[in-house]
Amino acid sequence: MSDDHWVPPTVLLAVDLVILTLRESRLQVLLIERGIEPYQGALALPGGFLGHEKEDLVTAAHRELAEEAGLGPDQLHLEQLGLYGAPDRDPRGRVVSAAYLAIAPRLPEPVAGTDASQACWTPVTQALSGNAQLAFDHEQILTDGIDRAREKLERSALATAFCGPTFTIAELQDVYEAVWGVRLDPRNFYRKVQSVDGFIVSAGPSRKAEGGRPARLFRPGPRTTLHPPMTRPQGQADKETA
Amino acid sequence: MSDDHWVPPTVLLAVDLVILTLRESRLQVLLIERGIEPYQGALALPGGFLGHEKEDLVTAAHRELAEEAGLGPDQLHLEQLGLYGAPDRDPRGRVVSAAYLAIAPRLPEPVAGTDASQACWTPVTQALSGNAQLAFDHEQILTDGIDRAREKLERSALATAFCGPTFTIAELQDVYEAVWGVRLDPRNFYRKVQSVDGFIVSAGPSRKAEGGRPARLFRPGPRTTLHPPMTRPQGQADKETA
DNA sequence: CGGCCTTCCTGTCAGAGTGACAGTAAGTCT
DNA sequence: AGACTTACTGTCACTCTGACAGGAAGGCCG
Repeated sequence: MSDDHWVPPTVLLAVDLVILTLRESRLQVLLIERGIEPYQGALALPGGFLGHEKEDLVTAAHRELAEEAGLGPDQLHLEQLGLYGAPDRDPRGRVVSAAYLAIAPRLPEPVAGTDASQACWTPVTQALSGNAQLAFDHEQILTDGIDRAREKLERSALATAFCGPTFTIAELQDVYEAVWGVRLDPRNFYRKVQSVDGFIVSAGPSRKAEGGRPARLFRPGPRTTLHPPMTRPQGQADKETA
Repeated sequence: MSDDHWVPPTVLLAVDLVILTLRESRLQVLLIERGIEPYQGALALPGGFLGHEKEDLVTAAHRELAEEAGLGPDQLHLEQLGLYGAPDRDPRGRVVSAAYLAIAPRLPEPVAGTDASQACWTPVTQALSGNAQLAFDHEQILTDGIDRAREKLERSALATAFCGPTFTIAELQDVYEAVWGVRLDPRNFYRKVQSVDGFIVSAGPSRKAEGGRPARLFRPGPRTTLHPPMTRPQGQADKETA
Protein backbone atom coordinates (compact mmCIF):
# COMPACT_ATOMS: atom_id res chain seq x y z
CA MET A 1 0.00 0.00 0.00
CA SER A 2 3.06 2.28 -0.17
CA ASP A 3 5.18 1.72 -3.27
CA ASP A 4 3.81 1.78 -6.74
CA HIS A 5 6.10 -1.07 -7.65
CA TRP A 6 5.37 -3.16 -4.61
CA VAL A 7 4.34 -6.64 -5.53
CA PRO A 8 2.49 -8.79 -3.04
CA PRO A 9 4.19 -12.05 -2.13
CA THR A 10 2.99 -15.26 -3.68
CA VAL A 11 2.39 -18.49 -1.85
CA LEU A 12 1.97 -22.15 -2.69
CA LEU A 13 -1.54 -23.39 -2.15
CA ALA A 14 -2.14 -26.93 -0.97
CA VAL A 15 -5.29 -28.86 -0.20
CA ASP A 16 -5.37 -31.28 2.71
CA LEU A 17 -8.18 -33.66 3.51
CA VAL A 18 -9.61 -34.98 6.73
CA ILE A 19 -11.55 -38.00 5.53
CA LEU A 20 -13.62 -39.59 8.25
CA THR A 21 -15.59 -42.79 8.19
CA LEU A 22 -17.01 -45.37 10.54
CA ARG A 23 -15.41 -48.78 10.67
CA GLU A 24 -15.99 -51.37 13.36
CA SER A 25 -18.09 -48.82 15.22
CA ARG A 26 -15.10 -46.55 15.54
CA LEU A 27 -14.36 -43.20 14.00
CA GLN A 28 -11.46 -43.58 11.62
CA VAL A 29 -9.43 -41.22 9.47
CA LEU A 30 -7.53 -41.88 6.29
CA LEU A 31 -3.79 -41.35 6.67
CA ILE A 32 -0.97 -41.89 4.22
CA GLU A 33 2.68 -42.56 4.76
CA ARG A 34 4.68 -39.83 3.13
CA GLY A 35 7.01 -41.05 0.41
CA ILE A 36 9.02 -37.86 0.02
CA GLU A 37 10.66 -35.24 2.14
CA PRO A 38 9.86 -33.41 4.25
CA TYR A 39 8.53 -35.72 6.93
CA GLN A 40 9.33 -38.76 4.78
CA GLY A 41 7.94 -41.89 6.35
CA ALA A 42 5.69 -40.01 8.74
CA LEU A 43 1.93 -40.25 8.63
CA ALA A 44 0.02 -37.37 7.13
CA LEU A 45 -3.36 -36.36 5.87
CA PRO A 46 -3.87 -36.92 2.17
CA GLY A 47 -3.45 -33.81 0.11
CA GLY A 48 -1.40 -32.03 -2.47
CA PHE A 49 -0.78 -28.84 -4.32
CA LEU A 50 -3.15 -27.14 -6.66
CA GLY A 51 -3.08 -28.94 -9.98
CA HIS A 52 -2.90 -25.91 -12.19
CA GLU A 53 -3.32 -22.18 -12.10
CA LYS A 54 -7.04 -22.26 -12.81
CA GLU A 55 -8.14 -25.16 -10.65
CA ASP A 56 -10.98 -24.53 -8.26
CA LEU A 57 -10.44 -25.38 -4.62
CA VAL A 58 -13.35 -27.79 -4.34
CA THR A 59 -12.29 -29.39 -7.59
CA ALA A 60 -8.82 -29.90 -6.22
CA ALA A 61 -10.27 -31.45 -3.08
CA HIS A 62 -12.33 -33.85 -5.16
CA ARG A 63 -9.31 -34.70 -7.28
CA GLU A 64 -7.22 -35.56 -4.25
CA LEU A 65 -10.13 -37.52 -2.88
CA ALA A 66 -10.16 -39.64 -6.01
CA GLU A 67 -6.39 -39.95 -6.35
CA GLU A 68 -5.55 -40.80 -2.79
CA ALA A 69 -8.66 -42.50 -1.53
CA GLY A 70 -10.45 -43.70 -4.62
CA LEU A 71 -13.60 -41.87 -3.57
CA GLY A 72 -15.92 -40.40 -6.14
CA PRO A 73 -17.84 -37.20 -5.61
CA ASP A 74 -21.12 -39.05 -5.11
CA GLN A 75 -22.53 -39.94 -1.76
CA LEU A 76 -19.92 -38.00 0.06
CA HIS A 77 -20.01 -34.94 2.22
CA LEU A 78 -17.31 -32.36 1.59
CA GLU A 79 -16.93 -29.02 3.29
CA GLN A 80 -14.21 -26.52 3.87
CA LEU A 81 -12.61 -26.73 7.26
CA GLY A 82 -10.24 -23.82 7.38
CA LEU A 83 -7.02 -22.32 6.21
CA TYR A 84 -3.72 -23.22 7.81
CA GLY A 85 -1.02 -20.79 6.89
CA ALA A 86 1.58 -20.39 9.60
CA PRO A 87 4.75 -19.11 7.92
CA ASP A 88 6.93 -21.93 9.21
CA ARG A 89 4.59 -24.86 8.85
CA ASP A 90 6.39 -26.20 5.80
CA PRO A 91 10.19 -26.14 5.61
CA ARG A 92 10.07 -25.88 1.82
CA GLY A 93 8.73 -22.33 1.89
CA ARG A 94 5.51 -20.45 2.27
CA VAL A 95 2.77 -23.00 1.86
CA VAL A 96 -0.76 -22.36 2.96
CA SER A 97 -3.11 -25.25 3.11
CA ALA A 98 -6.85 -25.27 2.64
CA ALA A 99 -8.19 -28.08 4.79
CA TYR A 100 -11.36 -29.88 3.78
CA LEU A 101 -13.48 -32.22 5.82
CA ALA A 102 -14.92 -35.22 4.01
CA ILE A 103 -17.33 -37.75 5.42
CA ALA A 104 -17.50 -41.11 3.66
CA PRO A 105 -19.96 -43.92 4.22
CA ARG A 106 -18.82 -47.38 5.11
CA LEU A 107 -16.99 -48.75 2.12
CA PRO A 108 -15.26 -51.93 1.02
CA GLU A 109 -12.19 -52.77 3.02
CA PRO A 110 -9.34 -51.88 0.70
CA VAL A 111 -8.95 -48.21 -0.01
CA ALA A 112 -8.19 -49.07 -3.61
CA GLY A 113 -6.18 -45.91 -3.96
CA THR A 114 -4.50 -45.64 -7.30
CA ASP A 115 -1.89 -43.24 -6.14
CA ALA A 116 -1.10 -43.75 -2.53
CA SER A 117 -0.48 -47.38 -1.85
CA GLN A 118 0.29 -46.59 1.74
CA ALA A 119 -3.12 -45.17 2.56
CA CYS A 120 -4.72 -46.73 5.59
CA TRP A 121 -7.68 -46.13 7.85
CA THR A 122 -6.66 -45.31 11.38
CA PRO A 123 -8.84 -44.90 14.45
CA VAL A 124 -8.75 -41.26 15.45
CA THR A 125 -8.04 -42.12 19.07
CA GLN A 126 -4.86 -43.77 17.86
CA ALA A 127 -3.95 -41.02 15.42
CA LEU A 128 -4.22 -38.41 18.15
CA SER A 129 -2.75 -40.45 20.97
CA GLY A 130 0.61 -38.81 20.49
CA ASN A 131 2.32 -42.06 19.58
CA ALA A 132 1.78 -41.58 15.89
CA GLN A 133 3.40 -38.26 15.13
CA LEU A 134 1.68 -36.57 12.22
CA ALA A 135 3.47 -34.43 9.67
CA PHE A 136 3.27 -30.62 9.58
CA ASP A 137 0.38 -29.26 11.63
CA HIS A 138 -1.84 -32.13 10.61
CA GLU A 139 -2.58 -33.09 14.18
CA GLN A 140 -4.16 -29.68 14.67
CA ILE A 141 -6.09 -29.98 11.41
CA LEU A 142 -7.36 -33.41 12.37
CA THR A 143 -8.43 -32.18 15.80
CA ASP A 144 -10.30 -29.29 14.23
CA GLY A 145 -11.94 -31.61 11.74
CA ILE A 146 -13.19 -33.95 14.42
CA ASP A 147 -14.43 -31.04 16.48
CA ARG A 148 -16.31 -29.76 13.47
CA ALA A 149 -17.87 -33.15 12.86
CA ARG A 150 -18.91 -33.41 16.50
CA GLU A 151 -20.57 -30.03 16.41
CA LYS A 152 -22.32 -30.56 13.11
CA LEU A 153 -23.78 -33.81 14.30
CA GLU A 154 -25.78 -31.78 16.78
CA ARG A 155 -27.34 -29.31 14.41
CA SER A 156 -27.21 -30.90 10.99
CA ALA A 157 -28.04 -34.15 9.29
CA LEU A 158 -24.34 -34.84 8.77
CA ALA A 159 -24.63 -38.20 10.52
CA THR A 160 -26.41 -39.67 7.52
CA ALA A 161 -23.28 -39.04 5.45
CA PHE A 162 -21.56 -41.77 7.45
CA CYS A 163 -24.24 -44.26 6.41
CA GLY A 164 -25.14 -45.83 3.12
CA PRO A 165 -28.18 -44.82 1.07
CA THR A 166 -30.43 -46.60 3.55
CA PHE A 167 -29.77 -47.36 7.17
CA THR A 168 -31.42 -48.38 10.39
CA ILE A 169 -31.85 -46.20 13.41
CA ALA A 170 -29.41 -48.37 15.31
CA GLU A 171 -26.78 -47.70 12.66
CA LEU A 172 -27.40 -44.00 12.95
CA GLN A 173 -27.02 -44.27 16.69
CA ASP A 174 -23.70 -46.02 16.14
CA VAL A 175 -22.51 -42.95 14.27
CA TYR A 176 -23.43 -40.61 17.09
CA GLU A 177 -21.89 -42.84 19.70
CA ALA A 178 -18.63 -43.29 17.81
CA VAL A 179 -18.15 -39.65 16.87
CA TRP A 180 -19.19 -38.24 20.22
CA GLY A 181 -17.61 -41.04 22.18
CA VAL A 182 -20.61 -41.57 24.43
CA ARG A 183 -23.34 -44.16 25.00
CA LEU A 184 -26.89 -43.20 24.20
CA ASP A 185 -30.17 -44.76 25.28
CA PRO A 186 -31.63 -46.56 22.24
CA ARG A 187 -35.23 -45.84 23.23
CA ASN A 188 -34.74 -42.14 23.68
CA PHE A 189 -32.57 -41.94 20.57
CA TYR A 190 -35.29 -43.66 18.60
CA ARG A 191 -37.91 -41.23 19.84
CA LYS A 192 -35.74 -38.16 19.33
CA VAL A 193 -34.59 -38.97 15.82
CA GLN A 194 -38.11 -39.61 14.63
CA SER A 195 -39.48 -36.46 16.21
CA VAL A 196 -37.12 -34.22 14.23
CA ASP A 197 -39.16 -33.37 11.20
CA GLY A 198 -37.50 -34.24 7.89
CA PHE A 199 -34.32 -35.71 9.33
CA ILE A 200 -34.94 -39.26 8.17
CA VAL A 201 -37.78 -40.74 6.17
CA SER A 202 -38.92 -44.32 6.02
CA ALA A 203 -37.55 -46.39 3.14
CA GLY A 204 -40.08 -49.16 3.24
CA PRO A 205 -40.76 -51.59 6.07
CA SER A 206 -37.83 -53.62 4.84
CA ARG A 207 -35.68 -55.94 6.79
CA LYS A 208 -32.05 -56.64 7.40
CA ALA A 209 -32.29 -59.14 10.22
CA GLU A 210 -29.17 -60.14 12.04
CA GLY A 211 -29.87 -61.96 15.24
CA GLY A 212 -32.92 -60.05 16.34
CA ARG A 213 -36.06 -58.45 15.12
CA PRO A 214 -35.60 -56.87 11.69
CA ALA A 215 -35.20 -53.12 11.71
CA ARG A 216 -36.96 -50.61 9.54
CA LEU A 217 -34.89 -48.87 6.92
CA PHE A 218 -34.63 -45.13 6.49
CA ARG A 219 -33.23 -42.68 4.00
CA PRO A 220 -31.88 -39.17 4.67
CA GLY A 221 -34.70 -36.66 4.72
CA PRO A 222 -34.87 -33.26 3.04
CA ARG A 223 -33.76 -31.41 6.16
CA THR A 224 -30.13 -30.48 6.51
CA THR A 225 -30.46 -28.53 9.75
CA LEU A 226 -32.10 -30.12 12.75
CA HIS A 227 -34.74 -28.43 14.86
CA PRO A 228 -34.59 -29.15 17.69
CA PRO A 229 -30.92 -30.16 17.65
CA MET A 230 -29.59 -33.46 18.89
CA THR A 231 -28.18 -32.93 22.36
CA ARG A 232 -24.80 -34.27 23.31
CA PRO A 233 -24.65 -35.45 26.90
CA GLN A 234 -22.41 -33.72 29.43
CA GLY A 235 -20.44 -32.04 26.66
CA GLN A 236 -18.91 -29.56 29.04
CA ALA A 237 -15.75 -29.19 26.99
CA ASP A 238 -14.77 -25.58 26.72
CA LYS A 239 -13.32 -25.21 23.28
CA GLU A 240 -13.34 -22.43 20.79
CA THR A 241 -12.61 -21.96 17.10
CA ALA A 242 -10.82 -18.76 17.96
CA MET B 1 2.87 -36.08 -8.58
CA SER B 2 4.06 -37.17 -12.05
CA ASP B 3 6.91 -35.06 -13.37
CA ASP B 4 10.04 -34.47 -11.45
CA HIS B 5 10.19 -30.96 -12.78
CA TRP B 6 6.59 -30.08 -12.20
CA VAL B 7 6.19 -26.95 -10.15
CA PRO B 8 2.94 -26.22 -8.37
CA PRO B 9 1.26 -22.95 -9.30
CA THR B 10 1.55 -19.98 -6.99
CA VAL B 11 -1.27 -17.72 -5.97
CA LEU B 12 -1.69 -14.30 -4.43
CA LEU B 13 -3.01 -14.42 -0.92
CA ALA B 14 -5.32 -11.70 0.35
CA VAL B 15 -7.02 -11.16 3.68
CA ASP B 16 -10.55 -9.76 3.80
CA LEU B 17 -12.38 -8.71 6.92
CA VAL B 18 -16.00 -8.83 7.95
CA ILE B 19 -16.06 -6.37 10.83
CA LEU B 20 -19.37 -6.31 12.64
CA THR B 21 -20.56 -3.99 15.36
CA LEU B 22 -23.77 -2.72 16.88
CA ARG B 23 -24.80 0.86 16.24
CA GLU B 24 -28.22 2.30 16.91
CA SER B 25 -29.39 -1.18 17.83
CA ARG B 26 -28.62 -2.38 14.34
CA LEU B 27 -26.01 -4.79 13.09
CA GLN B 28 -23.56 -2.89 10.95
CA VAL B 29 -20.55 -3.83 8.87
CA LEU B 30 -17.53 -1.76 7.91
CA LEU B 31 -17.29 -1.17 4.17
CA ILE B 32 -14.82 0.86 2.17
CA GLU B 33 -15.12 2.49 -1.19
CA ARG B 34 -12.48 1.07 -3.47
CA GLY B 35 -10.03 3.64 -4.79
CA ILE B 36 -8.42 1.48 -7.43
CA GLU B 37 -9.38 -0.95 -10.13
CA PRO B 38 -10.90 -3.43 -10.30
CA TYR B 39 -14.30 -2.46 -8.98
CA GLN B 40 -13.14 1.13 -8.49
CA GLY B 41 -15.78 3.11 -6.67
CA ALA B 42 -17.67 0.06 -5.54
CA LEU B 43 -18.11 -0.88 -1.92
CA ALA B 44 -15.99 -3.71 -0.58
CA LEU B 45 -14.91 -5.35 2.59
CA PRO B 46 -11.66 -4.01 4.00
CA GLY B 47 -8.67 -6.15 3.22
CA GLY B 48 -5.44 -6.44 1.35
CA PHE B 49 -2.62 -8.65 0.32
CA LEU B 50 -0.17 -10.33 2.59
CA GLY B 51 2.41 -7.80 3.70
CA HIS B 52 5.47 -9.91 3.19
CA GLU B 53 6.50 -13.47 2.55
CA LYS B 54 6.71 -14.40 6.22
CA GLU B 55 3.64 -12.66 7.57
CA ASP B 56 1.25 -14.78 9.58
CA LEU B 57 -2.39 -14.79 8.53
CA VAL B 58 -3.77 -13.60 11.86
CA THR B 59 -1.09 -10.94 11.97
CA ALA B 60 -2.11 -9.73 8.55
CA ALA B 61 -5.73 -9.62 9.67
CA HIS B 62 -4.80 -7.53 12.68
CA ARG B 63 -2.71 -5.24 10.52
CA GLU B 64 -5.58 -4.61 8.14
CA LEU B 65 -7.84 -4.12 11.12
CA ALA B 66 -5.58 -1.37 12.38
CA GLU B 67 -4.92 0.21 8.98
CA GLU B 68 -8.44 0.30 7.67
CA ALA B 69 -10.54 0.54 10.79
CA GLY B 70 -8.21 1.87 13.44
CA LEU B 71 -9.00 -1.07 15.69
CA GLY B 72 -6.38 -2.47 18.02
CA PRO B 73 -6.09 -6.13 18.86
CA ASP B 74 -7.54 -5.62 22.35
CA GLN B 75 -11.15 -6.18 23.21
CA LEU B 76 -11.93 -7.57 19.86
CA HIS B 77 -12.99 -10.95 18.66
CA LEU B 78 -11.27 -12.28 15.56
CA GLU B 79 -11.75 -15.66 13.96
CA GLN B 80 -11.19 -17.24 10.61
CA LEU B 81 -14.23 -17.44 8.43
CA GLY B 82 -13.10 -19.37 5.40
CA LEU B 83 -11.13 -19.38 2.22
CA TYR B 84 -12.57 -17.95 -0.95
CA GLY B 85 -10.63 -19.05 -3.98
CA ALA B 86 -12.74 -19.32 -7.08
CA PRO B 87 -10.38 -19.04 -10.07
CA ASP B 88 -12.23 -16.13 -11.63
CA ARG B 89 -13.12 -14.11 -8.58
CA ASP B 90 -10.45 -11.49 -9.28
CA PRO B 91 -9.82 -10.30 -12.84
CA ARG B 92 -6.17 -9.57 -12.01
CA GLY B 93 -5.29 -13.23 -11.72
CA ARG B 94 -5.39 -16.06 -9.25
CA VAL B 95 -6.15 -14.47 -5.92
CA VAL B 96 -7.40 -16.47 -2.99
CA SER B 97 -8.73 -14.63 -0.02
CA ALA B 98 -8.73 -15.68 3.59
CA ALA B 99 -11.81 -14.14 5.16
CA TYR B 100 -11.80 -13.22 8.83
CA LEU B 101 -14.73 -12.32 11.03
CA ALA B 102 -14.16 -9.56 13.57
CA ILE B 103 -16.57 -8.39 16.23
CA ALA B 104 -16.01 -4.93 17.64
CA PRO B 105 -17.73 -3.31 20.60
CA ARG B 106 -19.53 0.00 20.25
CA LEU B 107 -16.93 2.60 19.55
CA PRO B 108 -16.69 6.35 18.96
CA GLU B 109 -18.49 7.52 15.88
CA PRO B 110 -15.66 8.24 13.46
CA VAL B 111 -13.81 5.21 12.23
CA ALA B 112 -10.57 7.18 12.51
CA GLY B 113 -9.02 5.03 9.85
CA THR B 114 -5.61 6.24 8.91
CA ASP B 115 -5.61 4.58 5.57
CA ALA B 116 -9.08 4.35 4.19
CA SER B 117 -10.82 7.66 4.46
CA GLN B 118 -13.83 6.21 2.78
CA ALA B 119 -14.56 3.61 5.41
CA CYS B 120 -18.10 3.73 6.71
CA TRP B 121 -20.38 1.63 8.86
CA THR B 122 -23.33 0.27 6.95
CA PRO B 123 -26.33 -1.63 8.25
CA VAL B 124 -26.09 -5.17 7.00
CA THR B 125 -29.68 -5.13 5.79
CA GLN B 126 -28.69 -2.29 3.49
CA ALA B 127 -25.42 -3.87 2.42
CA LEU B 128 -27.20 -7.05 1.40
CA SER B 129 -30.32 -5.47 -0.03
CA GLY B 130 -28.94 -5.78 -3.53
CA ASN B 131 -28.91 -2.05 -4.08
CA ALA B 132 -25.36 -1.67 -2.90
CA GLN B 133 -23.40 -3.95 -5.18
CA LEU B 134 -20.34 -5.27 -3.41
CA ALA B 135 -17.05 -5.95 -5.14
CA PHE B 136 -15.79 -9.45 -5.94
CA ASP B 137 -17.61 -12.16 -4.01
CA HIS B 138 -17.83 -9.98 -0.94
CA GLU B 139 -21.58 -10.31 -0.74
CA GLN B 140 -21.13 -14.05 -0.25
CA ILE B 141 -18.39 -13.52 2.32
CA LEU B 142 -20.54 -11.05 4.22
CA THR B 143 -23.48 -13.42 4.19
CA ASP B 144 -21.33 -16.23 5.50
CA GLY B 145 -19.92 -13.96 8.19
CA ILE B 146 -23.33 -12.95 9.42
CA ASP B 147 -24.47 -16.55 9.39
CA ARG B 148 -21.46 -17.51 11.44
CA ALA B 149 -22.16 -14.75 13.95
CA ARG B 150 -25.79 -15.80 14.23
CA GLU B 151 -24.83 -19.39 14.91
CA LYS B 152 -22.10 -18.59 17.37
CA LEU B 153 -24.43 -16.41 19.38
CA GLU B 154 -26.36 -19.54 20.21
CA ARG B 155 -23.55 -21.65 21.52
CA SER B 156 -20.79 -19.25 22.52
CA ALA B 157 -20.34 -16.10 24.53
CA LEU B 158 -19.64 -14.16 21.34
CA ALA B 159 -22.38 -11.66 22.14
CA THR B 160 -20.24 -10.07 24.83
CA ALA B 161 -17.71 -9.12 22.16
CA PHE B 162 -20.26 -6.62 20.86
CA CYS B 163 -20.39 -4.92 24.25
CA GLY B 164 -17.90 -2.88 26.22
CA PRO B 165 -16.02 -4.21 29.24
CA THR B 166 -19.18 -3.97 31.31
CA PHE B 167 -22.76 -4.05 30.13
CA THR B 168 -26.32 -4.50 31.27
CA ILE B 169 -28.50 -7.44 30.46
CA ALA B 170 -30.68 -5.19 28.35
CA GLU B 171 -27.66 -4.24 26.25
CA LEU B 172 -26.82 -7.89 25.78
CA GLN B 173 -30.38 -8.52 24.71
CA ASP B 174 -30.03 -5.73 22.17
CA VAL B 175 -27.15 -7.66 20.63
CA TYR B 176 -29.16 -10.82 20.28
CA GLU B 177 -32.16 -9.00 18.87
CA ALA B 178 -30.12 -7.07 16.34
CA VAL B 179 -28.02 -9.98 15.11
CA TRP B 180 -30.85 -12.47 15.02
CA GLY B 181 -33.41 -9.96 13.83
CA VAL B 182 -36.04 -11.01 16.34
CA ARG B 183 -37.73 -9.67 19.48
CA LEU B 184 -37.10 -11.46 22.73
CA ASP B 185 -39.01 -11.37 25.99
CA PRO B 186 -36.89 -9.39 28.49
CA ARG B 187 -38.04 -11.44 31.47
CA ASN B 188 -37.22 -14.77 29.92
CA PHE B 189 -33.96 -13.45 28.50
CA TYR B 190 -32.97 -12.24 31.94
CA ARG B 191 -33.70 -15.59 33.47
CA LYS B 192 -31.98 -17.57 30.72
CA VAL B 193 -28.80 -15.54 30.60
CA GLN B 194 -28.28 -15.75 34.33
CA SER B 195 -28.95 -19.46 34.45
CA VAL B 196 -26.11 -20.23 32.05
CA ASP B 197 -23.22 -20.83 34.36
CA GLY B 198 -20.20 -18.63 33.75
CA PHE B 199 -21.63 -16.67 30.83
CA ILE B 200 -21.72 -13.32 32.61
CA VAL B 201 -20.66 -12.35 36.11
CA SER B 202 -21.78 -9.42 38.16
CA ALA B 203 -19.59 -6.34 38.04
CA GLY B 204 -20.85 -4.62 41.15
CA PRO B 205 -24.36 -3.38 41.85
CA SER B 206 -23.53 -0.27 39.89
CA ARG B 207 -25.87 1.96 38.07
CA LYS B 208 -26.27 3.63 34.74
CA ALA B 209 -29.72 5.10 35.03
CA GLU B 210 -31.40 6.49 31.98
CA GLY B 211 -35.06 7.05 32.47
CA GLY B 212 -35.83 4.00 34.53
CA ARG B 213 -34.57 1.85 37.31
CA PRO B 214 -30.76 1.52 37.22
CA ALA B 215 -29.52 -1.76 35.82
CA ARG B 216 -26.90 -4.01 37.27
CA LEU B 217 -23.63 -4.23 35.41
CA PHE B 218 -21.99 -7.44 34.25
CA ARG B 219 -18.72 -8.55 32.81
CA PRO B 220 -18.06 -11.49 30.46
CA GLY B 221 -17.63 -14.68 32.43
CA PRO B 222 -15.01 -17.39 32.02
CA ARG B 223 -17.22 -19.55 29.83
CA THR B 224 -16.83 -19.34 26.10
CA THR B 225 -19.29 -22.08 25.22
CA LEU B 226 -22.81 -21.97 26.55
CA HIS B 227 -24.59 -24.91 28.14
CA PRO B 228 -27.43 -24.97 27.59
CA PRO B 229 -27.29 -22.87 24.42
CA MET B 230 -29.34 -19.76 23.79
CA THR B 231 -32.25 -20.72 21.60
CA ARG B 232 -33.19 -18.69 18.57
CA PRO B 233 -36.93 -18.52 18.02
CA GLN B 234 -38.47 -20.10 14.93
CA GLY B 235 -35.08 -20.30 13.23
CA GLN B 236 -36.32 -22.68 10.61
CA ALA B 237 -33.88 -21.49 8.00
CA ASP B 238 -32.40 -24.39 6.12
CA LYS B 239 -28.87 -23.36 5.36
CA GLU B 240 -25.64 -25.24 5.16
CA THR B 241 -21.95 -24.44 5.15
CA ALA B 242 -21.49 -26.95 2.40
C1' DC C 1 -43.91 15.47 48.44
C1' DG C 2 -46.87 12.36 45.78
C1' DG C 3 -48.31 10.74 41.45
C1' DC C 4 -46.74 8.98 36.84
C1' DC C 5 -43.63 7.54 33.71
C1' DT C 6 -39.69 4.69 32.63
C1' DT C 7 -36.95 0.52 32.94
C1' DC C 8 -35.36 -3.33 35.80
C1' DC C 9 -36.11 -7.40 38.26
C1' DT C 10 -38.86 -11.41 40.55
C1' DG C 11 -42.69 -14.88 40.36
C1' DT C 12 -46.03 -18.04 38.53
C1' DC C 13 -47.99 -21.51 35.59
C1' DA C 14 -49.10 -24.53 31.80
C1' DG C 15 -47.03 -27.13 28.00
C1' DA C 16 -43.09 -29.13 25.56
C1' DG C 17 -38.88 -31.71 25.81
C1' DT C 18 -35.68 -35.03 28.12
C1' DG C 19 -33.62 -38.88 30.85
C1' DA C 20 -34.54 -43.17 32.99
C1' DC C 21 -36.81 -46.83 33.18
C1' DA C 22 -40.51 -51.24 32.00
C1' DG C 23 -42.66 -53.94 28.73
C1' DT C 24 -44.06 -55.91 24.14
C1' DA C 25 -43.05 -57.44 19.18
C1' DA C 26 -40.51 -60.13 15.80
C1' DG C 27 -37.05 -62.41 14.20
C1' DT C 28 -32.81 -66.39 14.80
C1' DC C 29 -30.47 -70.21 17.19
C1' DT C 30 -30.38 -74.70 19.59
C1' DA D 1 -40.87 -74.90 21.81
C1' DG D 2 -38.14 -72.43 24.31
C1' DA D 3 -34.11 -69.04 24.96
C1' DC D 4 -31.91 -65.19 23.11
C1' DT D 5 -31.31 -61.10 20.43
C1' DT D 6 -32.59 -56.88 18.67
C1' DA D 7 -36.44 -53.57 17.47
C1' DC D 8 -40.04 -50.88 18.87
C1' DT D 9 -43.84 -48.64 22.15
C1' DG D 10 -45.23 -46.53 26.68
C1' DT D 11 -44.92 -44.24 31.00
C1' DC D 12 -43.50 -40.98 34.47
C1' DA D 13 -41.07 -37.51 36.83
C1' DC D 14 -38.23 -33.75 36.10
C1' DT D 15 -36.44 -29.64 33.66
C1' DC D 16 -36.72 -26.16 30.50
C1' DT D 17 -39.30 -22.86 27.87
C1' DG D 18 -42.72 -19.27 26.47
C1' DA D 19 -46.24 -16.23 28.01
C1' DC D 20 -47.94 -13.70 31.17
C1' DA D 21 -48.67 -10.59 36.15
C1' DG D 22 -46.75 -7.72 39.38
C1' DG D 23 -43.42 -5.35 42.47
C1' DA D 24 -38.94 -2.43 42.89
C1' DA D 25 -36.19 1.66 41.89
C1' DG D 26 -34.95 5.43 39.62
C1' DG D 27 -36.30 10.29 37.05
C1' DC D 28 -39.81 13.98 35.85
C1' DC D 29 -43.72 16.63 36.66
C1' DG D 30 -46.92 19.35 39.27
